[in-house]
Amino acid sequence: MSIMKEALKTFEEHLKLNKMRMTQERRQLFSLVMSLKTHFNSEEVLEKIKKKNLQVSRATVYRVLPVLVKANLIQQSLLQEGQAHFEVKWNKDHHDHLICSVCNKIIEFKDNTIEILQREIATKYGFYLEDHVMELVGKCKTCKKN
Amino acid sequence: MSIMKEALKTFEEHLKLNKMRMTQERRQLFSLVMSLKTHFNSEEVLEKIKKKNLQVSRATVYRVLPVLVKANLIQQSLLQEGQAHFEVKWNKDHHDHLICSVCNKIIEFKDNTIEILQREIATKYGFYLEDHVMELVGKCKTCKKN
DNA sequence: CACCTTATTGAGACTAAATCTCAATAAAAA
DNA sequence: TTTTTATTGAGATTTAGTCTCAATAAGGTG
Ligand SMILES: [Zn+2]
Ligand SMILES: [Zn+2]
Ligand SMILES: [Zn+2]
Ligand SMILES: [Zn+2]
Repeated sequence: MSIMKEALKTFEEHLKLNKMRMTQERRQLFSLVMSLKTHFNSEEVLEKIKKKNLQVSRATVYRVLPVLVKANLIQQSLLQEGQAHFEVKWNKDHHDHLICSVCNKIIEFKDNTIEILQREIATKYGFYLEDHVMELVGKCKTCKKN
Repeated sequence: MSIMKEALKTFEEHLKLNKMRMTQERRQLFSLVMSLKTHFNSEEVLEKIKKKNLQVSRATVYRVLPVLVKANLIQQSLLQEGQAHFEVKWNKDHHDHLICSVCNKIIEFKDNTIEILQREIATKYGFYLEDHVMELVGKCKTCKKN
């Protein structure tokens, strides 16, 4: 079976499992999105829909992309979650974050081995490294129990 | 010299260096923000301003926070940059990203050692790890030259 | 197939975060 | 003190995304 048919089957099974229906709009979004070779955002999907004269509304795009994420067919970058957020840097060492997906608790940590590996990766690809984000998301000790 | 005075001096030097002026509003924001012990966002700063009856407008808050970032006094999480962004996951292995801050080129990579270390960190803090972001930001080979 | 229940859709109103506009103000240099 | 020009605040605007609700259409059942 072709990769695309398998993916479609996954989608259909996910829908059935969640008492959701396969619609024209979802089929069209599936085909369009799964054919994309690069990163994309919702507005770009919307533009492609208009270029191809497909009949799918903005609201539906914003509704279906999260379904494709849940079905494990696409992934959403964790970058861009809520509003811009800051912390004082002055006089503080660099650190990265563990974030609880339930209670939003933030734990700061630093792992020197990872920091070194990150620099090696940048070098390997010819990048001059300016900054990085590393955020580990999961359930904290407390929220894991419930 | 106290830590705060040093930080203030850094701020003042940054302003002078960029032909910017020290104002009442900037002084007040500096004090308020530098005293924060945790993560915060722009609206929270605005609320604190109102509670303290300080005279600083929303527009100014949104204008000054990036100045403090440029002066290296606070840092902005790279999480939350522009609009939500996706990529096809089906049939693709997990990977992380190198992003060029000039031309926005995205290079995908995976480092197994880092992946393992991330799981160890989660375990150490009692987290059940669900996901992670690691984005290395810098200047790519091409943009480095210019 | 025809019927019925209910999930889904689209248009446009709405929201939240952030940015922009522009006249009035106030640093700070002369 | 005068002059120059960076900065400010109020509110309009933009952008990304969500919500509402009547109309539609899946798809299960007989
Ligand atoms: Zn780090
Ligand atoms: Zn938690
Ligand atoms: Zn990874
Ligand atoms: Zn580049």
